[in-house]
Amino acid sequence: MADSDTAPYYVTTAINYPNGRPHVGHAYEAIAADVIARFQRLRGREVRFQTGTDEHGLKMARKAEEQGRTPRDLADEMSGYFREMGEKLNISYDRFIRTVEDDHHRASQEIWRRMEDTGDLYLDRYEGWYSVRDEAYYDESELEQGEGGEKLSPQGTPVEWTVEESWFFRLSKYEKPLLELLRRPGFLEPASRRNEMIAFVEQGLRDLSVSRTSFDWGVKVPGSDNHVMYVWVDALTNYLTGLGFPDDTEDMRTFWPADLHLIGKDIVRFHTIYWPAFLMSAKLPVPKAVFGHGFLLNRGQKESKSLGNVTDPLDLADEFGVDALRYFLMREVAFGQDGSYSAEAIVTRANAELANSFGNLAQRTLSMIHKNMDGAIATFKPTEADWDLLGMVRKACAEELPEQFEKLAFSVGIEAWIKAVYACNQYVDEQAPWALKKTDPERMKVVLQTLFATLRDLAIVIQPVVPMKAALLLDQLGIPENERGFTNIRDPDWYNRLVERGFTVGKPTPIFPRLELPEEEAA
RNA sequence: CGCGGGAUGGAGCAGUCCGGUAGCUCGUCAGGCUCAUAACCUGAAGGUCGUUGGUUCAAAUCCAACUCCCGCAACCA
Repeated sequence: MADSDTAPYYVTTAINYPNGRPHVGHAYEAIAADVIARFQRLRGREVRFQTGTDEHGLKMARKAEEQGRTPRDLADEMSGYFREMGEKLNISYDRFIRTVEDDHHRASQEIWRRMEDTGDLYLDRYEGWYSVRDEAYYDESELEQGEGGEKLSPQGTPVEWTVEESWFFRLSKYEKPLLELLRRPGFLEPASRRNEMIAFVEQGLRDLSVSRTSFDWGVKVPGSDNHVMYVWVDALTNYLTGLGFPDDTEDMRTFWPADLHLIGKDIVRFHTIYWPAFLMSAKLPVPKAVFGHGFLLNRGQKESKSLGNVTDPLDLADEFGVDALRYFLMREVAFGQDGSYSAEAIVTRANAELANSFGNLAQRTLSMIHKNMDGAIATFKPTEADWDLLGMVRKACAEELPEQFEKLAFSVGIEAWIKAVYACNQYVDEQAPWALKKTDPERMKVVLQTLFATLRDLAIVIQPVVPMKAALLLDQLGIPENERGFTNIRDPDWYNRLVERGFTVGKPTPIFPRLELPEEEAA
């Protein structure tokens, strides 16, 4: 995997459907994708990171109608909230795409034409029991009898017999290649989702209705002006739009196929069956990997308006700080599985690991260097005990964390990192530099300088997770901004350069102040 | 037989794919330290790994059956 270290890297989140304000789940996905993007950048790869909003479809049209405004007007407002969330949470995207944009319509129509050229689109009539509420057709066998004998969907919503002219996509044609793709190791993670999708395809695929005539809030089908594309056709295409498709752009050549689509587990089918089939039909390469993350639960319960437990992620960021929130989400939840969060859990985790362990380690170390050594550092000869610590920290930072992050096992990677932090605190206690101050000041200096060196490794590799706070510490350590990459870790001369430059440690300020549990939560 | 996820010391979780002394965090208790953000370090107590049966020299892990919980409808990843 020699070139995997330097190859360009394209990561996307799903684009969000903005018929409501962003909730914690949106924040979770954005943060995870951002951690990946920052991680790959720090590894030295050229990264393209895209997120955005998926603004077409019946639900948006109807919601706008309810509010007596145009869909575009609603979309403009709601999309703004998602963009705002991205900025607030420090999401380092290169493009925030909106499906209402002209270049996106152009790209969607082009991929449509290509599928048509392949002969995979045909016009037919869609007949069936349609539920307006569910926006879905149901098979006769799925229907239930209502109290008055009327027909109801499995969800209990009214259905009516509907005949609609619709374009169809020959999904059935792609069963075999899709099975091969799904069985390819690494294409779809975690594995449990892979098995589900394979089972789905093995049941046999039916052609997919890919256009609608019942409303017009969408991308027009080329040559059929009364049709708009099924939202998923246009939504998925966003991943190409952002690179300039259909033009033969530098970005297309560099970044397609995407390295990773990061999505929620509920839309795995669209990304690992429909999307690859569309691409195969359009004769474009399919994405290299799709990862379906789990859901975040509020104290183990799904958030909903009826339960009154919907949380605005921006409130959490305000309350606890963006980096603490980011750290919590990446650390607490095994990526891929569902996770649970609460104010107590965030405060406990952030205080224990960021404030008490890591932050305090930095504070006690820098404070001692500042007070006892006038902040000056010099070259030194580590003893065996010092090398043990340096080696252990280096291994966690240069090997374990990156290996786990590469596998998207963030919590495991961070665990290796926090263990290294624990080891440093242990070392402080064993060496007791405050005692050495009286008995052996030279030895004290070696100890503190050893710790200084470990802090630098620890701060560099945690940057993807807590970018602002890590930068703050690296500033205090005097590490130049262009020497903060993962590749710089192994640079043997960084310390010497710092010494030569005459860098001195200033009076440190705590990086991660302890968090308080909000009063209303404490009760 | 609708689909899926889960059940591991007081709490929250990892480990289950590729069987081999049951691990982490929080909490509790005891001790140490006093540089530091009332932080740090050490030690202890506490689990028949949902139930039953099977395979095996050996099962939290594999197989079968069962019980319970949670999603799959809602503005929702």
